[in-house]
Amino acid sequence: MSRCVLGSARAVGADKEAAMSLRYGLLGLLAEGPASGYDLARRFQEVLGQIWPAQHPKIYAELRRLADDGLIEVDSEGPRRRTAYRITESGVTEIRRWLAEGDVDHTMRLQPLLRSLFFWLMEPDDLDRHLRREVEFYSGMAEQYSAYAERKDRGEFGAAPPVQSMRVTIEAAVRLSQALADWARWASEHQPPAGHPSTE
Amino acid sequence: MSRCVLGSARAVGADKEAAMSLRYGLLGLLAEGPASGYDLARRFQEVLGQIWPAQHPKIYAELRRLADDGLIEVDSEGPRRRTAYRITESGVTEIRRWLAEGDVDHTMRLQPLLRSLFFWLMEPDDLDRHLRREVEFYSGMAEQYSAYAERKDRGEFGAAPPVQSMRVTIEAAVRLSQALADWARWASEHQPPAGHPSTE
DNA sequence: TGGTTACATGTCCCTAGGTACATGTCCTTT
DNA sequence: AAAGGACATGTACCTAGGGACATGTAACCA
Repeated sequence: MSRCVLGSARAVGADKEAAMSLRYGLLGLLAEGPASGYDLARRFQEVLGQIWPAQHPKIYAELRRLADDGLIEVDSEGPRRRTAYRITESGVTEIRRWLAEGDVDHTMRLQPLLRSLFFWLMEPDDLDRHLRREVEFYSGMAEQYSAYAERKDRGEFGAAPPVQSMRVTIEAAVRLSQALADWARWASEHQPPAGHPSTE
Repeated sequence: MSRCVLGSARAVGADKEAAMSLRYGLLGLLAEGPASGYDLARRFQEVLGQIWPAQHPKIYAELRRLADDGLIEVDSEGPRRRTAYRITESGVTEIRRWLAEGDVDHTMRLQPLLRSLFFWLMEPDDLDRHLRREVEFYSGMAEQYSAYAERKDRGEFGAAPPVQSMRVTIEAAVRLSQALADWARWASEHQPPAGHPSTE
């Protein structure tokens, strides 16, 4: 109770920064310039659709918490209750600290990998169909990101530092979706015979 | 209330199988043969360390729910309250249904990708250090999984269907960590000059 | 002027994931 | 015989994520 005089009430242990990636994601986007929750929600959707989905209710809530903590502040208010925020000095310090000192979380919670552990339970036909769809999905994704990367390389978005960083992020998306498409193709050729589950 | 006469109380919408990957992960592992919560926790840690972390409290809770739903049943009880479960016929049906019909979640919530969006905020030295560490991490990971794959290929674990599927999963892990190591190396060479955040 | 769409923010509630802590047993080693 | 470690299961609580639903405004166009 008494500890909440200033700053948001994120219970005890708020300092451990375990995850809180949405928080830093918003902070990072706001470092590029002022934006409203609505803007940020769209940016998250466009730029980070598959990478870091974020729903608008969470974004608005986190923005309020960031403001409570003084890492961002209201920049302007517009029509339709629009509230744009800008990052503060301590916000910049905080995201720089996170980037430089924060522990990187290397977890890859990829459902397709979990599923692949159980391919042996699938009928060959179902597995085949599944893998074809996966190849299609990841190839399409790789193509989309590649096209985006090309537009960046042609300079369509300028060459400001944030754009250059986004180019790096997109490169990762291209390489990962390519790798997963190749893997699914490889798996089709590596198909094991269907097995029989043990109900003992 | 009245809908909980049989089966676990997973509120309304339990049928929508949104995520619930842990549930199917456990079901899939149990399709290989009976195992206790402790066994499954260790398997999750060994096989799916970076891919699908699962803490034992969640595993035990989910096992009870699976048992309530009749998808698994108690196989044997041993010393120290050890309780091994085995999958039931309807459990097999359910995981096969999920594998064949369930929607695949293609989300890649990779924190390193989110971080890369904000590389432009980092001091060149910090960024360099960060990228070197990432290369090291992912190279090591790729090597570990490669070694594991080789042992599988030499037949050290037999060639039963579940082992063959795990080989496929490991292949994905190798390819992904390789891709991320390459990406981090590429990023070091693609380093943009540090930018100045806009506090307006 | 009426209807639709995009803008804009929010509440509520549930599931999923993660950590801390609690408890007790069996085995091995010293 | 004591002590420590691996085995084994659990409770409690918190954060993070996601969907459903609610509300209202401004712009556009037919």
